[in-house]
Amino acid sequence: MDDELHERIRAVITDVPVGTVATYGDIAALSGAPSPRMVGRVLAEDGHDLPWHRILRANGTPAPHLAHEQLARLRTEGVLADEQRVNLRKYRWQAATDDTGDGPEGLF
DNA sequence: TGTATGACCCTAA
DNA sequence: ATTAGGGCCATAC
Repeated sequence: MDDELHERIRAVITDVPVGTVATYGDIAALSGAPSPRMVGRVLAEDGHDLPWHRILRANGTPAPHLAHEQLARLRTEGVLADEQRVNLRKYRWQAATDDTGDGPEGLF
């Protein structure tokens, strides 16, 4: 039964903090889903009570039909986005990353 | 049993 | 930036 998986995916999505976003791939990995497609399916079927607006695609763009709604909701939560894309660099939810932040990364 | 579809992801041209 | 192709997993017909 993938009911357990179904619930686990929901749980991970619920765990995403306000003001942050996550990708389908991340949710899949954290929840142990075999594929990101499952995450999408769960959201489509039973994501009505979940913060689905915090879930974006790997490149930072939301799903085509919900794009407008998502960006609007995210903006309400404090996540500023371009007309099309969200800065994952800044808003991506990094679950318990051990990154001390002292790395010489030149990203900005 | 096989094909088609979907709130996906990655690589290449 | 955009299109195309392959891989991915579960459902529906």
